[in-house]
Amino acid sequence: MPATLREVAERAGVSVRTVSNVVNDFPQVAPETRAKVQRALDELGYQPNAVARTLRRGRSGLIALVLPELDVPYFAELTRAVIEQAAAAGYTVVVDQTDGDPVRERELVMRGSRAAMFDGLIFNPLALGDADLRDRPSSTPVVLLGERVVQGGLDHIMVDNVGAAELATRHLIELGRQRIAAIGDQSDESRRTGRLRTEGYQNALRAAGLEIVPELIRPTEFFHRADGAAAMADLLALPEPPDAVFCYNDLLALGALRTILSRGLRVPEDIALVGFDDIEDGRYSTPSLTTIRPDKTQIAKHAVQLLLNRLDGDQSPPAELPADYDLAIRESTTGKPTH
Amino acid sequence: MPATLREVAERAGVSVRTVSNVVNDFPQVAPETRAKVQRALDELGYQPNAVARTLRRGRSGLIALVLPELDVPYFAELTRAVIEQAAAAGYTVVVDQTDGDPVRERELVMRGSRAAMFDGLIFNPLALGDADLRDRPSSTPVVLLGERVVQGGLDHIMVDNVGAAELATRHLIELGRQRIAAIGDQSDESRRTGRLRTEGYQNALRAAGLEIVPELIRPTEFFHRADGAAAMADLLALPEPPDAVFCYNDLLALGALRTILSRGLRVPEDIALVGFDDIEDGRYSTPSLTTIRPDKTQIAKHAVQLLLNRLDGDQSPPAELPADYDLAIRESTTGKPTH
DNA sequence: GCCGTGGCTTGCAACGTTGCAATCGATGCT
DNA sequence: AGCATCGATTGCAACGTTGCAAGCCACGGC
Repeated sequence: MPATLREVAERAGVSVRTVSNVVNDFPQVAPETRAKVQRALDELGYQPNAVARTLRRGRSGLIALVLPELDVPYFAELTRAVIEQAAAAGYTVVVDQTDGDPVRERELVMRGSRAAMFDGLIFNPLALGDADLRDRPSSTPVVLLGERVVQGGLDHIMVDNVGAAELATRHLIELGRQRIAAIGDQSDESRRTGRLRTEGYQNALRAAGLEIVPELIRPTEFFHRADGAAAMADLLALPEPPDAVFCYNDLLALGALRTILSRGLRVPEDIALVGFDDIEDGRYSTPSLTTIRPDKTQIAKHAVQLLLNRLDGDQSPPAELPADYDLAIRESTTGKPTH
Repeated sequence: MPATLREVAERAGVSVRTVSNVVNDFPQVAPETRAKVQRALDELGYQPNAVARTLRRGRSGLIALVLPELDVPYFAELTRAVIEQAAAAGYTVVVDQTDGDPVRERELVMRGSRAAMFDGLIFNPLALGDADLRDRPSSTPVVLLGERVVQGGLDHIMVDNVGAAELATRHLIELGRQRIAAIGDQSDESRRTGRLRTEGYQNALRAAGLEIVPELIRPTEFFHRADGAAAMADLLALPEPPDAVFCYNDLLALGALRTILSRGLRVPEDIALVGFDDIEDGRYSTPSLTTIRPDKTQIAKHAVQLLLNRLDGDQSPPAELPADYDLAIRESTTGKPTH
């Protein structure tokens, strides 16, 4: 049973308030009183009750990061960045995983019940959209990541998916590839990412005067390795397989890579590959993966900064910040070792 | 500003207590009163204040999972399992990352300040040891994961590292390999994992009558891909390079794999590889990775169960549960495709 | 008609903390 | 000497909720 202020006060022979003053380093405490109280604190091993303190102060010092899947490396790496940024500002981050389940997303983000423990939320939605988020009853500030919501009334950070996909595809075109496939399209209305990247892919083809071949655009249910492996198998089964593939994330690309290599084909000689996210796995695969590299540190920095501004009472209209990105060119398109 | 019970009570013309009764579904409420209160609740969009509720009830419904690194796939995958198990019991998991920093570990686990928000902790320590943990002032129950602590007075779940390492090494021996290296030894007193796995590795060699060659046992600072890549480069630079390597986790193995392949050597023909953890990356690398497969679901299940028991007031002596494991044999030792 | 019973509702207090304002004694200034 | 001032300490109330026990009212039985 942890000691309370009252117990410490009794032991030190002072009032509860004075103990609180010592604990919080208020200057107006006589040195000998401070010493006496400090001794009592130490003897009882006092630890402030975070819940009571939060109730009273209205601040917990915790911010929640709500993500679809923690075991997707992109999110794991982003999480690291967010934790670092928040720690620098004196905040502790707790992470929760929704699996893109609308029920869980709603419970965590919409209802005050659980969310109210946190001063703010950084949320990467999969299932929840515009409409859901707009009339959030809770007043806890939220910063959105990712591309799901078009125009919410909320702060929002995202990469230009169309532009990035265009850049990736253009790179393949400049290598002289003619039949360029895409893996990761999503017809599902609620999953926006795939559609935006398909848009960029098509823009690049069109600009280069290349034909858009529907059968080269492979939808996948998720963005996992297994999906990439299966989609690649389908592409290889075509009468005329592609000579390059743009995968909508690195996991898809790694799955595709596995399929290609297991058929005895070579990357990039037979098929060039580009991914998206720049996860560490892609830097250590053989061949290493050419990929779109979003600036995760910047995303995290902006997200935390926007949130802290809101916590400081910033009332300015919701911001929509673009995140930087570039193309990391590695062996899967050039064949040249990168180390 | 979220509505409070009092505001709802005023609007509905009943007492605060009655509103609370409605919110908590107490049976003794007259139907028409319930309807009246419900209307007021809806109109005001009432959401219970989780902090106040926690203070009063003494339970938050949150458990914390404290891990060294979230972007290490093993931990990310374990996290998923823990979240699933806890959700089944009605608990929400929040995750925090320590980077193995003793200061952060202490702050999160030892001090009540932040920890007190949570009903319990599942903690995989890197830096904190026996001595530190023994006199924890907080009374929040803790379950430990991993091998750092030998005999704490706390519940603990771990794999038999010595036995597992022996199994992995024996597999390489049975393939007829003669010069078997090990990557991931750790001289650092505080990091126990590496030393235990070296012990198992040596046991297996000794049992087979093979010589223990010190220069084939490579220490690494961390267990990341880069460490594995560097250690492998060192091994290849030896006058007599190994024909097999046991890596103390899959990331080390993937780094080593990258180095081997980039030198034009083949796996497993020239060098066979075994890893540890069975992360998804290893199932999709080329060749796929033979590895020790700890039962992560079981670990998570036991951890959550032990914690819930303690929360229910279980006073039995601390449990020390072993986690099951086996060897997943894949292409990096057999050469045979696994799909 | 009185009392017991049971259904429903309520007031009070408390969880542990901190903001506010008041208090107290001592010091310094005129 | 008297008064303002200042430093140090304190009591009260409140954050929003729920446990406890008492209260109220109506009804039924004797």
